[in-house]
Amino acid sequence: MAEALSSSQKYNGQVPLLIAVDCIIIGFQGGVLKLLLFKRKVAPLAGHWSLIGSFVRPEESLDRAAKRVLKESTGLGQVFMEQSHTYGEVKRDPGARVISVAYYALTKIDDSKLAQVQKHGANWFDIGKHPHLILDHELMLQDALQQLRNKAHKQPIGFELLPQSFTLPQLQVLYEAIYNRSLDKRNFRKKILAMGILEKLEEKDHSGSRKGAYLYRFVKEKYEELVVQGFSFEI
Amino acid sequence: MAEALSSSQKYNGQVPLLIAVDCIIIGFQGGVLKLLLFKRKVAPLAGHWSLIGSFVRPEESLDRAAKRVLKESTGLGQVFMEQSHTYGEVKRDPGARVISVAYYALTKIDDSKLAQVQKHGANWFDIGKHPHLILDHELMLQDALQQLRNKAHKQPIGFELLPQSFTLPQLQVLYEAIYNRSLDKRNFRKKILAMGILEKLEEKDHSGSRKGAYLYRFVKEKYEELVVQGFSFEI
DNA sequence: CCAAAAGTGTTATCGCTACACCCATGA
DNA sequence: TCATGGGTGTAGCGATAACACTTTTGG
Repeated sequence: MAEALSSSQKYNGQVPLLIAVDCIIIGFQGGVLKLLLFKRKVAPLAGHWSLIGSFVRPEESLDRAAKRVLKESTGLGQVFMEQSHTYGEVKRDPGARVISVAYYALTKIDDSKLAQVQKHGANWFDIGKHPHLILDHELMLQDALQQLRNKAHKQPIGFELLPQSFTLPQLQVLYEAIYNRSLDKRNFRKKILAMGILEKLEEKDHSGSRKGAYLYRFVKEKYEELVVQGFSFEI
Repeated sequence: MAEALSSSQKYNGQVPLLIAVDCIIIGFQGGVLKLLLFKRKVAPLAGHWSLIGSFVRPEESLDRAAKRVLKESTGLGQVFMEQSHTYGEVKRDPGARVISVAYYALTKIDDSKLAQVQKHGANWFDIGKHPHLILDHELMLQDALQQLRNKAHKQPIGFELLPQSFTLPQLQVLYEAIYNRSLDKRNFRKKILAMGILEKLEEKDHSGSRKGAYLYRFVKEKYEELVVQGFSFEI
């Protein structure tokens, strides 16, 4: 972008390339991380399971393109989304030279939105039991998962995957799924509660046991207040 | 990349965009981190200090483009280089809509190569005292530095910035520069030596003191052997 | 002989890990 | 009443952080 300039308002003689965004949409249900996949509608590789993506339009930023793709394909609006990595091997797409910027999104899996999602030919799959992905999408997924692990460790993004109120056992199972290892129940509770960023509610959730587990809520305001005071989340 | 497909071998109707790579080239000398900047030769913003970059060519991957830029501008070949982030705001470049993939590189600052670098109108600046950068290059720099801090903490990439043999005081000053805080000398030595990835040489370096400090060498083979055994670097 | 940086150990504290039993409840 | 998952505390250990003096040697 520096040396290659030619005239004052145009970078003449440079070859533009197709650029796309692809979204790794991650959810959590039944104790496992899930991945939202779409049946590709067009050649090459039509009919295969794929991440959802789109070409970037001239008048939209990358972030905006990613949000648009998510919105169009799932109806999801306000979700956590972050750029992951950009894939630029020359032959990565047999259809053409396409550079793809991957984004990963974390979302609550909402049964009410399931119908809409399925209308788009999409389905949630357990990560690890998902079908073979086209192109370099498996690599994109693995990179995004690694990034999720790193990020979840130091920032409270796990809550993006849970409903607004959740139980501590649910939260623990989520982190166990993210890190792919089991955690000690007492240590986990101790640590997360000691942070003082959860509010205990009156109600219990009885879906997981006869006894029922208390519901909690992540208090974002409290978290942000603590961060200002030098607190850092870590789990 | 999924929905937008049109025909079997072409993604017709899609608008290609200019895509560039920009390199954040970082060195270390005199106890401070340095940044290699170039005088931009062409409009818009000709004559301003800038990261070095280039448009990506149709037949080269992103990684290859970044390596080419580094090689052409500095003669540097085998250096540590990693993709950082992709910048895609519509108006980020007043010359045209250009998407830029940033890479950061870590290199030893070699006086013998200084002349070559300066022929390209480049100069090393102390990070923090560097001139104002064009476009979103300052953001690119800050993002790259953050990434460097994160990475240096968990992987032995600091050695990329030092000559093959170095003293422990030098190494400590480097980490102090990266983390931007001072470290305890005894704790630092204890920790780094306990890892068993440094080899103590016979010679001393007398450039920093009358007494002289022993030179050490990073033994990459030893490090890799330990990693296999589950060891993880952390400083 | 002195200035200036290199080199060296010990102690207190904190955080992490490991670990087992009682509780509440719906069927 | 019993099976199932929810909820609770403590002790040991290892890692980290704090801290001050001796050594070397060129000028």
